[in-house]
Amino acid sequence: MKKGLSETCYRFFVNLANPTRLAVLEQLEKQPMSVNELAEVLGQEQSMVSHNLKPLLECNFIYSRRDGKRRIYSVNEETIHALFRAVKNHAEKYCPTGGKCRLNDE
Amino acid sequence: MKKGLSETCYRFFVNLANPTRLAVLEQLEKQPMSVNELAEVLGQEQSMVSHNLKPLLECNFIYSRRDGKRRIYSVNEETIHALFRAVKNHAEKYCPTGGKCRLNDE
DNA sequence: AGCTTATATGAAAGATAATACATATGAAAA
DNA sequence: TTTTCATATGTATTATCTTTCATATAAGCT
Repeated sequence: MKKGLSETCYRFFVNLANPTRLAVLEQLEKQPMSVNELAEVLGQEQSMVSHNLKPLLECNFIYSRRDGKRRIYSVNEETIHALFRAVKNHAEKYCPTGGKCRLNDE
Repeated sequence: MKKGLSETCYRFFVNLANPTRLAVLEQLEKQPMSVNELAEVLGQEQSMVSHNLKPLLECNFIYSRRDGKRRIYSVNEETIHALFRAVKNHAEKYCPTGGKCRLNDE
C-alpha cells in the first residue's frame, strides 16, 4: 500500500479533506489576510485557524509573509485554482444534487 | 463554515483522503477489475476493498458493471486523471523531498 | 433446490484527527 | 523594559474514520 503517486496523493488529499482548511483556502483566494481576519470571517477561534494553517503551509498550498506584527497569508493560486476547477467540473457533471449523487444505477 | 464550493470540495477530498481508495484508483487506472482482483493486487481483505469502493461509487469516481457473478469496476478517467495530474504538477514543483516540504522560509 | 463463487453489509474495536482551552512566543510601541 | 497586540503551540477531550470479523445477498452451476 501507499507507494508511488498514491502516497503523494494521500498527504495531499488528507491536507485538503478538512472544512476549516478548505474554507481558509476559499477565503484566501479572494484576498490575502491574517489569521485574525480569517478567524473573524470564518467565525472560528484564532488558535484553530492557526493550527489549520500549519499543514497548508507545510505542503505549500499557502504562503506567508510578515507585516509588522501581523502575518499575511496568501494562496498558491497555481495549485489551488487548478484543484478547485477540477472539483467544480466534476461536481457539475456528476453531482447535480450536491449531496449523495449516484447517477449510474445497477 | 462549509458553504458553497467548500462543501462540495469537502465531500470530494474526504473521499480521496484514504490510502486504500487511492490505491484502488491507481490500479483501476491501469485496467478495470473486480473486487477480488483488487484485493489480491493490493494485499487487502475483500471486505475492506468493498467497503472502500462504495464511497468512490457514490461520488462517481468509479463505475461498475456486472459480468456474470463478478462485478467489474472502472475509473472515471476524466476526473481522476485531471486530479492526479494536478497533484503530480504540484508535487514536482513544491514537494522535492516527497516528505514534509516547506520550501519557503520565514 | 442445493452448492459454490463473488460481492456486499453490519457492527464493534481500534486508530487517527479535530477542536477547545490555556499558555507561550514574537513584534512593536510607550 | 514593560505593556499590548498578533500569532503560534501544547495538550487533553471529543469526534470521526478505518479496519476487521462475521454474516448476508446475489449469480450461476450441477
